[in-house]
Amino acid sequence: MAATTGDMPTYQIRAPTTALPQGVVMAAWPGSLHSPQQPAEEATCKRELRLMKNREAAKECRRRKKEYVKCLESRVAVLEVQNKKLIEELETLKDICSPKTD
DNA sequence: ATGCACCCACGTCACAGCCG
DNA sequence: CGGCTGTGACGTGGGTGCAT
Repeated sequence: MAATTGDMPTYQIRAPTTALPQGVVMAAWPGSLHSPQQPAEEATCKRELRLMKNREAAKECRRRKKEYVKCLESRVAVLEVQNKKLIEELETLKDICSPKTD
């Protein structure tokens, strides 16, 4: 289904583990202070934290992917110019080397 | 003005792979 | 092995251009 292995795009560059994005505040809540009461609340809190981190991860992932695609597009442009030049050069050489039929 | 098709950015879920 | 992270897939909402 999703995420076929062995075909990881090159834009996937492991960044050094950064802290939470700006404006994101880690919720310090009583349940996390080694008192296992309110397990449901802890689960909710964990889930929200996970969603928040995943939201940011998805944004960053898309940003990197866009950058990667841009990079590929500009590379295509460069190669197209290069290819055109080589074709022109080849035509010129053909003209020079081919015997005149007249 | 409105309905429609298309695009884009987003949030979420599911999964793969990595790391302690 | 369990938790964490990155990413593909999917659904959704807002913006835009176009035909009617």
